[in-house]
Amino acid sequence: MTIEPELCKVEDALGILVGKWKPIILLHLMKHGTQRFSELKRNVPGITQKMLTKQLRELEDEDIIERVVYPQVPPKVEYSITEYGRSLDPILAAMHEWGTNHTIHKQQKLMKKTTEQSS
Amino acid sequence: MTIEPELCKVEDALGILVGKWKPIILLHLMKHGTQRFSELKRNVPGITQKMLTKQLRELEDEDIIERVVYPQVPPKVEYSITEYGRSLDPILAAMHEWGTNHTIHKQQKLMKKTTEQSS
DNA sequence: CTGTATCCTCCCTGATACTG
DNA sequence: CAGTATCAGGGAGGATACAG
Repeated sequence: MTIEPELCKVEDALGILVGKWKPIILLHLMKHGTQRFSELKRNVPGITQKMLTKQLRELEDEDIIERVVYPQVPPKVEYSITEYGRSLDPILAAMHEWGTNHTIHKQQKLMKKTTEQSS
Repeated sequence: MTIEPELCKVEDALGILVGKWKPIILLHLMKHGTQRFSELKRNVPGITQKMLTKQLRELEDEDIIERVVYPQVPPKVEYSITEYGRSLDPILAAMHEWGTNHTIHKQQKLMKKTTEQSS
């Protein structure tokens, strides 16, 4: 199969996954089904409130995740993957698998280089 | 299937595809098999020499593409996808398909919104 | 608890000129 | 032809404070 470069839609898909925290946020939501804002903040080490909000909004804008607000005090907001968002599953799985293999690939490359130098 | 967020390798794969011109460069090389530097520059509208060089180097560093220099004057350099780089094929194809569908999804969403407003 | 609002820094990208 | 060098702009991301 050949994708016509001029009609390339890869960048569109890429743009939606790109963002420092998006993959890990998606994986958490996929694993737990639903997470509150505070749960995500706790589960994603190092993220700030601002960035968590921003990345969630961007995913919501693309219909990948759903935001449900419970009108109560204190506030409660739950996030979850949408049915549509599930269509990203195979892509994320494929990327995870490729990434895992690539880590091994790089290690082998490094090993080879080190061996050559010490000889 | 559940990817453990803590062991997430999605970002590694993502990092390799990210770069303003990488997807289209890869698609051109996949389509034509081999391309000279000047051919790529001509085929990728808007790219500068500096960026083309940079993106190519990054892909080369990850063993996705191969660079062959012919020692002659004027210089001739050919780029091509490596055997290993071909392993990205299914991912790019999946992303292209998803992206194509997503474009439709967004159009439908926009249509709906417009219809609601005019009522 | 779930966000905004500012301010600030870094680095990706672009424009342009130069080189073997 | 196939690059490298330099300078500059903008936007993503981070720190911190404040708000409903």
